[in-house]
Amino acid sequence: MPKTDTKPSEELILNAAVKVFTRKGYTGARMEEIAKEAGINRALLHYYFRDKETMFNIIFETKFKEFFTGLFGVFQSNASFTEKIKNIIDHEITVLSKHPDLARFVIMEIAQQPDRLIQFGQKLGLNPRLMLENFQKEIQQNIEEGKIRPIDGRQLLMNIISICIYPFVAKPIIKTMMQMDENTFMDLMEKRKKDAYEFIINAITP
Amino acid sequence: MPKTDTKPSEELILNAAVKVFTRKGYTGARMEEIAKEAGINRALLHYYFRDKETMFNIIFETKFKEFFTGLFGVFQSNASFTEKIKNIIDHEITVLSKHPDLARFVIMEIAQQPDRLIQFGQKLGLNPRLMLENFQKEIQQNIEEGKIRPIDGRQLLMNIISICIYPFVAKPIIKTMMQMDENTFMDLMEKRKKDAYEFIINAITP
DNA sequence: CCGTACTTTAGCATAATTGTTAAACAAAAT
DNA sequence: ATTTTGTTTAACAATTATGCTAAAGTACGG
Repeated sequence: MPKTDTKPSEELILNAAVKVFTRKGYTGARMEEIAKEAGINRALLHYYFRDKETMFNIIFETKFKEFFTGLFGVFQSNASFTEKIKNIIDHEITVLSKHPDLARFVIMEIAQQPDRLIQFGQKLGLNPRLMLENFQKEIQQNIEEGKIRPIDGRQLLMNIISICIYPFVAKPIIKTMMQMDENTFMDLMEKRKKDAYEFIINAITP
Repeated sequence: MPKTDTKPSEELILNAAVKVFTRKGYTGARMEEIAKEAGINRALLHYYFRDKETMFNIIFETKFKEFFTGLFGVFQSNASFTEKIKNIIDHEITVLSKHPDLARFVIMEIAQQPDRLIQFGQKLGLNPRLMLENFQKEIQQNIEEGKIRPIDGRQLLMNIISICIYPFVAKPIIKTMMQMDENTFMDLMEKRKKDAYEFIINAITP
């Protein structure tokens, strides 16, 4: 039977593919499952996208962008140091709340092929290294001015990022161990924007 | 040619399988690659372990144990609250330094089949939920006694765990973005035991 | 009504992967 | 010396996944 939906299938397929790829990773994903998830058949996947790898690359690039691009803006804004921390937290938690499997997906795929980080970074005109270097300089400056406690900039940076991202990466474990349903988890993450900020500020305020 | 090594192959295979499974995950792992990694041939894999799934389960159970068991001891010790935090950090970073891909592996596989958390937990006689509940009560008590700032116990718990585990999960990204080689990274993690502890204590001390 | 774009069905070729076995051989144990 | 155990080689069957295409049907716009 033909689809009665008026939806254009290209996007529909892409959304389905995102779901399956983010759930299962590249090797774990099955074209059949993607088709099923989209409610169409395998042949149509090849009609729109040549093959699995093509599809994956399109999706990975999109996801990579979602994961990094906005963050760059926040890092490189000229907000005050504490404002910047607040913005980083807000931005990360907001994005990851909207795309629950994003972080795990990007991390896992980069872990299996670390070159992709540089490769896709260049493709998007991003320089991850520079971004972090600048932020660390800012940390250093704030320490010297006595505005925050002395701390290794790399550690502070890792702390901020860890606190934002890890809960999403480990969501299935956390939900189970803390007996939370999806809504509770999401509420907790929303509240976390404030809680994490306070936690970090308390940690660095002299 | 027969092996001149005197090593018993069972363990040798298992070690190779651990490497491949933790690098690639279940679906990404190839029996051929495991054999190659072990320096033997595929037939021998089946001589020792019936099939892929059997092998995987043995390994996953081991890794799952490594990831959780020791932590339980630390959580349930009767050290003081701050000592306990220190021990949790030390323990986690020590374990993950020795087994670099452990966290990513366990998280990834549980994400794909969350039931495994309960399933393997029971098999090992662990009750993850209880452990966390008790710790949260301890947090609550310390807040009421004015020993630490008021904070949502779940958030504090997530912060501690995130700070310890995330750097290892995202190691490939972090190494690239911060331009660290393996040794630098490991040194930083060793130093992190102290840095992370101070960070957290500063964050919660009134 | 016609044509074009979309979609399904059905099927096939190819490749990759896994599970399994037979035969031979080496090394070690008895 | 011979049995047992470990190991290799080689080959195969079964399964699964992928890439692809032909044919036909649907639907929509012009």
